[in-house]
Amino acid sequence: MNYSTQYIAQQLKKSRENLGLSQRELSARAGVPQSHISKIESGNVDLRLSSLVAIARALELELALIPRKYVSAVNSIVGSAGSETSGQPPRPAYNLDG
Amino acid sequence: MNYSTQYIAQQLKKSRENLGLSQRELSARAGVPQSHISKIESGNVDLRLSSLVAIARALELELALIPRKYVSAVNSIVGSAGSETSGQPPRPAYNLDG
DNA sequence: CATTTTGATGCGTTATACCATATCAATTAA
DNA sequence: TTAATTGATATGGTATAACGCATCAAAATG
Repeated sequence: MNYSTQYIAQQLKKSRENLGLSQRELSARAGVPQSHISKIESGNVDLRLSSLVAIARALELELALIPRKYVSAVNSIVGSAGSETSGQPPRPAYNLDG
Repeated sequence: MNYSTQYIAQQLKKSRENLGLSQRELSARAGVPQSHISKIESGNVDLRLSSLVAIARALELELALIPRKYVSAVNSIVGSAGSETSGQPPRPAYNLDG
């Protein structure tokens, strides 16, 4: 819906894809129905904190409240790279078939 | 209710107090009724993402999803000190009248 | 003291997240 | 081609967040 909730939704989707999980696999891990995950990722659901935490945890993510003055510092650590652990080998961002 | 949602609630409360805001002042800033803020801070409400973001923003906080392997690094930056900017001068944690 | 501010609580209503379940088109695998 | 798998979507029911509004006791303030 609004700006930053959309952003959160996209982060969840990216993280799931980086882990090579299907929505149904994530559903099983997080205990949230696949249909709901779909809605959440598409960004038109104002999900509850419990759902957010459950899904985040299943994606090896932790929810945090960062004082605004530290956000850039935190970003430089996290590198806006969404947890590229395990799962399918992460494809490179470039493409040799130019 | 559960563990980490309780923690979020406490963070919000601490941040508000550190800024020297009353629940009603925060209510005006965040556009969330005082009665609801009270419930949220007491930890027995599973609030929605939009509410969380609205309140966090009014407290100079930003919501973030941190990959688990980076949480300790992030914590060492933020220092688990909840944004002690502006507002009433922060009282010292000690007390000279022993 | 009297007054104001503060956080907590209650109630009735509305909006909507959440669930189970099912279906479907498009993709991917056999 | 046939058979999974995947993401999106629909329906109907339940749970509950969120609202406005009011009230209250305790604490702070004058």
